[in-house]
Amino acid sequence: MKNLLFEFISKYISLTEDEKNAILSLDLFRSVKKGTILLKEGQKSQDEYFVLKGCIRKYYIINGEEKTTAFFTEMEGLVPHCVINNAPSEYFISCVEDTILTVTNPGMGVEVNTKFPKFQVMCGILSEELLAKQQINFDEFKTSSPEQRYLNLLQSRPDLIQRVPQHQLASFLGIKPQSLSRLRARILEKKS
Amino acid sequence: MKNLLFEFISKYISLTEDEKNAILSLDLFRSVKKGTILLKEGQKSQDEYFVLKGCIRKYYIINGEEKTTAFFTEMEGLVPHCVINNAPSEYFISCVEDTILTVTNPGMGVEVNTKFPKFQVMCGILSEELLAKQQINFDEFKTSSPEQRYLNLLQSRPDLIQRVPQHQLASFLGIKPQSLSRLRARILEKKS
DNA sequence: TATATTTCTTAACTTAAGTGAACGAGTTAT
DNA sequence: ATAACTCGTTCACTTAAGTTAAGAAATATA
Repeated sequence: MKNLLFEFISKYISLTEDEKNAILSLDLFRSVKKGTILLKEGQKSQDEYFVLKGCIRKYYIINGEEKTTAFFTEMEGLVPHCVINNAPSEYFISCVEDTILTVTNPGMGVEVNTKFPKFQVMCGILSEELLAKQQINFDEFKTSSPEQRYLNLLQSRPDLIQRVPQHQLASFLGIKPQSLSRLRARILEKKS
Repeated sequence: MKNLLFEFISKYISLTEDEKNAILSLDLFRSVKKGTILLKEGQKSQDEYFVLKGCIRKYYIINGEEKTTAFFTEMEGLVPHCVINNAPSEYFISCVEDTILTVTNPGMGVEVNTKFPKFQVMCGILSEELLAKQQINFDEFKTSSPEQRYLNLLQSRPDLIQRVPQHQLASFLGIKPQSLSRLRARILEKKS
């Protein structure tokens, strides 16, 4: 697992052994079972997550209904909104599969950042990248129909369709599970 | 106009007269007429925009149809995706109204940033803020129906509904102009 | 000013998504 | 092993959005 993390970091900055050890000494790694809820609505938490293996899911409960808005899989990180504004969380985060992730908090960041300023550089690049991806994603969602969104997902993240329950996928696509079933049947019909 | 800019900046960092003059010497201010296209699909540009007065709009043309995905009004900034990845733009940016804005590019940033490192601090805060807003926006869009989205907009940015043509608003809400008309009629009926 | 052009609304019809219910398959719990 | 539950699919029905067309009102253009 350590290797996965360092491999990821090395895409952005290079680390000395000292620096690697400093990171390891923080004891970041967690192994969580499928179904575990990492963050609940209303909860105040300072934890940030980075998925090394597995899949976690962000969802709201609105009028008693789960509304999934994002999945995070291998090498994807999530800074919950409640960490940024220090207010109770509006949403839940739970594990779709058995998952290995790192759990960090801004305090740890300060500690490491003052010792190794390169981390700030990486965070800068990372958040810029993330913002850009986010915007493109949003635009894509807005400019396409549920069917197009499903076909897009099939292209861009085919693994998700396999590993995530259909009703969560449906909600992620902005529709009901029944509509997703229908839509898939429609696509199959068109192909033949 | 200068005052508007400095007022905005002062919310994040404080500037000396020297620093203000350095900014003014860059000649950032532009006055653009309604309808002017600032960026075209396919174009490579390094320009970043910050609206001081007026309104600009980001839109795609997909199958000959305009798809508006964002509006930027007073004190809102936009770094086009093509600036980040240095590729031809996938979308257009045009002026909804006569608009006064600043036009900057990353090169100018480097110049000012090396002289006044505080700017980097501001940019950090700004992009973090932006990312957070963006995520909340996306979630809100995903988890609500067109009608709810319209009612939301009525709450959060009532000015937009007045100053922007209905067909652009409709597209922004992810529906057709006809549907927006209908939807508004429906809401009026419910009220009475 | 007169004439286009764009913008908004309304209407009739089509298509797709929401809703409620039922069913079987698979899973979990007892 | 059986019961309870979850999950995905299908069906019939309802509701809302897409489509095409037409016309009125506002704006821009000659």
